[in-house]
Amino acid sequence: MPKKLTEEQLTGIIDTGIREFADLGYENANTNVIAKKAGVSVGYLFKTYGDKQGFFVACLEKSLLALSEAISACDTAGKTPGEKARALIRTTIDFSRTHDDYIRMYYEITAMRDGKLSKEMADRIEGLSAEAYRAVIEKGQQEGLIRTDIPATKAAFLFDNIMMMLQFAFAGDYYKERYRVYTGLEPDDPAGDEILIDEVMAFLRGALGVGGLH
Amino acid sequence: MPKKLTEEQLTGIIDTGIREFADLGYENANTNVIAKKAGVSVGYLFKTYGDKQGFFVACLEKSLLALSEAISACDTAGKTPGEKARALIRTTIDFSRTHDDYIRMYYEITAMRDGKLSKEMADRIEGLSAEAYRAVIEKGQQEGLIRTDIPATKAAFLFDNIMMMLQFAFAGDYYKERYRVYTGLEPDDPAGDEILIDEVMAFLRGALGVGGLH
Amino acid sequence: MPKKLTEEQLTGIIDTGIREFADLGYENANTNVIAKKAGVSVGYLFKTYGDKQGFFVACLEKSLLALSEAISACDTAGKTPGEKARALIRTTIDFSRTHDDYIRMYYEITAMRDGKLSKEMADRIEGLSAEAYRAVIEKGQQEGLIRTDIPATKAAFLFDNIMMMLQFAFAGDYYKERYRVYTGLEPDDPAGDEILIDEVMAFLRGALGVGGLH
Amino acid sequence: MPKKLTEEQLTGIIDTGIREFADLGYENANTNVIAKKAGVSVGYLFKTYGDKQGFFVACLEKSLLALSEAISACDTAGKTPGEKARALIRTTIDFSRTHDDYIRMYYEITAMRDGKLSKEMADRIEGLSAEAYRAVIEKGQQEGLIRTDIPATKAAFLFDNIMMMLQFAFAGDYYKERYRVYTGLEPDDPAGDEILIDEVMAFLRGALGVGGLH
DNA sequence: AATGAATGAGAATTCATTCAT
DNA sequence: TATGAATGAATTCTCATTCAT
Repeated sequence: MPKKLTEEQLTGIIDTGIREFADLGYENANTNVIAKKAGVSVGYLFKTYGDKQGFFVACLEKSLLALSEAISACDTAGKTPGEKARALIRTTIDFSRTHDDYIRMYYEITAMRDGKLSKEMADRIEGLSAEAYRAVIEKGQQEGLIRTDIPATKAAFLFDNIMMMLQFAFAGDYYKERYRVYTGLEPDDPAGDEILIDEVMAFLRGALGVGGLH
Repeated sequence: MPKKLTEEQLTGIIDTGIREFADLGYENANTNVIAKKAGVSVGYLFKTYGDKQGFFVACLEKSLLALSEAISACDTAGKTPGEKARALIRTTIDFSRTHDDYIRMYYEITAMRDGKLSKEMADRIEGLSAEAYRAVIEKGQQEGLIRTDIPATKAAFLFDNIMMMLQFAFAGDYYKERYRVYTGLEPDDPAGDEILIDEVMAFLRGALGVGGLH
Repeated sequence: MPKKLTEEQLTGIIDTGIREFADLGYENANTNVIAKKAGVSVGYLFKTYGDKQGFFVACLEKSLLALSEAISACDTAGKTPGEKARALIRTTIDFSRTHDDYIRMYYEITAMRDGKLSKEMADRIEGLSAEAYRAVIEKGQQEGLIRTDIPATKAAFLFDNIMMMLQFAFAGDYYKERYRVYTGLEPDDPAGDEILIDEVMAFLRGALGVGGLH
Repeated sequence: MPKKLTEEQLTGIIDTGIREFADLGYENANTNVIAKKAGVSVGYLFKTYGDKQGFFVACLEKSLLALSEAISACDTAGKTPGEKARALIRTTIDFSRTHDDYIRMYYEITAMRDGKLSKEMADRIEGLSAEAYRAVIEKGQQEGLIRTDIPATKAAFLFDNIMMMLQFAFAGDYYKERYRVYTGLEPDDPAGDEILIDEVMAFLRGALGVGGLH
């Protein structure tokens, strides 16, 4: 007996999906369980999203949107590249810690074997930040704040490498332990964040800056 | 009718397992298929390794051994930290390109949800390099070659972040595409390697060095 | 928001149903798809026809009506039994070729497992032709045109056997191929029809006639 | 816990499959139910026959084999065409009555929508009898026993039409009722068989014979 | 020791049917 | 009256694992 789904149920499916996919991985997540947990019928799930992968992609979209919104929200207007980077790093770490589900979803795509989907997602997701980073770096180079012997694209790549690893560091058992092993810090405890950020900034300043990244 | 397994069959199971796990991922790899491809019975596989995960761990061991051997083989004796890093980076990139199976196996562990196993593996795998990197960096710091405002452990962490991402860059559809998007280079083509290595070195020298990492 | 259904929609459901049932078979035909294709809601379909089988029966009715109309339209007034048979055969073959949907619907009933419905439909459908054939044959027998050593009912049965198989011969992959295998003719090509009809008539004349069926 | 299947179980699956497919039709037959009824695991069924259709085809093979064996067993050596036909008809009717499962399986193929499989099966099944009938008829024609104005291939087709319809007449609710409607006889009661056979023979003698088919 | 036939729980997906609007 | 979003039981197929040989 069909009953109009509440707004909460509608968004709930995706949220439940994100949680399940993040917790169990794509293969181990169970569409029947997700539907039940979300208080919705399997039929609805499949009618709406076509198949499991379609539903996964929908969950992904939301995760990525949340991630990009968090990053957009971090105001960088009128800042120096160094200030921008610092803001970005702080936002990234905060977000990774509070929304590790989203990060694990992101991680899930990078592990996918569906070549076509992998490429498509990589283009969409990485395309945005690649361009954003490049633009900032290029401007920094023109202003003489960033070294020019590393092309902006490569510099963006190396910067994003650091960012990705920081994201992963707080999501997933393996990366958390790796963080412990390397830093001796407890990943779930934000106490050391400030120091970490300072160190990352020092690292980046040296890596990319001209006489220190401002 | 039991027949003593040949040496080739014995190692073949693991190699086949690595290939299958790397290609399909843990969940999609099929123990029956692996046994058949390796010319061995499923019964043997399970009797020897207990269960699928036990077999996976065995495959992992070999992958990691190969990885660590490759890194050990890269002679760094008597070199400056900078020369060591360069040698390591070159080895890492070469290895990732030629043995992407092993890298994908490594990636597979980082994605595992079995908290206990994840931790255990992280301790074993990352423990080694964490210590090795730390030692080199500390020595570099004492020799005045490496900046001291970033503690050796954190510096090791940031260095390893770069190394990990370089490994992934050449294994798996998503990371390959990401590499394309960022650098404009074709990941499967080694042509641009030298330049990339130079740029990474420039980056690291600035990031970690004192007046340039030697 | 309910909208009065147009006449076209109303008959369209049945026509669409016939097409789908004929093409896919009862089980594979999908009520949701039929409704959508017919531009009508599933709700309407079920409210009007009760359930899938009820709808199927409605589609059947129309198919059978079309079939019996085609046969009624074939004027046999004042003809000899032989002429009547020839007219009937020609009509049957033509109809089967142009309206294979209807034939396949007919075939669909003969395959049904619902004992009660099967019986009911057999009574209705076969009852009509059984009686018609019997009457013609009996009259022919009285006129000395048809052999009397086969009772009219059995003669009607044997005649209808031929008619049924001719209907099937042009509808459905299996029967089409069987037709090819036996006759070497292409079932979709009407070129050989005249000859076939002559041969069927020769067969029937001998089978039923007295000194040749007139 | 795997247990070697008994010979009985092995053949039982197919027999159970035949019963279920015959009783319920291809779509309504349930692989889980079949396996359970046969005392075998679903896994075995699918491992052995690939998929539901593969299993169905296997059931079909057995049905057809039984059918063709019954026909082969009916000795026609040294008989006139008329005697051969009579023997064939009797065998067909007996078989259809006692093994209606096999006939319904046969019927099931003729209803299939898988064009390729339909063609393939039609070639295999009808090819055999088409050739056998043609040969007998041709020989009869050469001996002056069978009319020559109907080509042997077409005569074979018309003869097989009768045979098919006789098979169906005793299998399936629709055809049984049709038989009742036309003949007034009870299809499940063999009492009227002799008379029916005489009448069919009279029909065929006239249809195909020269001065009566001997 | 080694085999591999056999198992059966589990998972994705479908679709006839309902009923609030 | 007509709608169509929502339902969930049912069905095919997979694959890690077992154990008699």
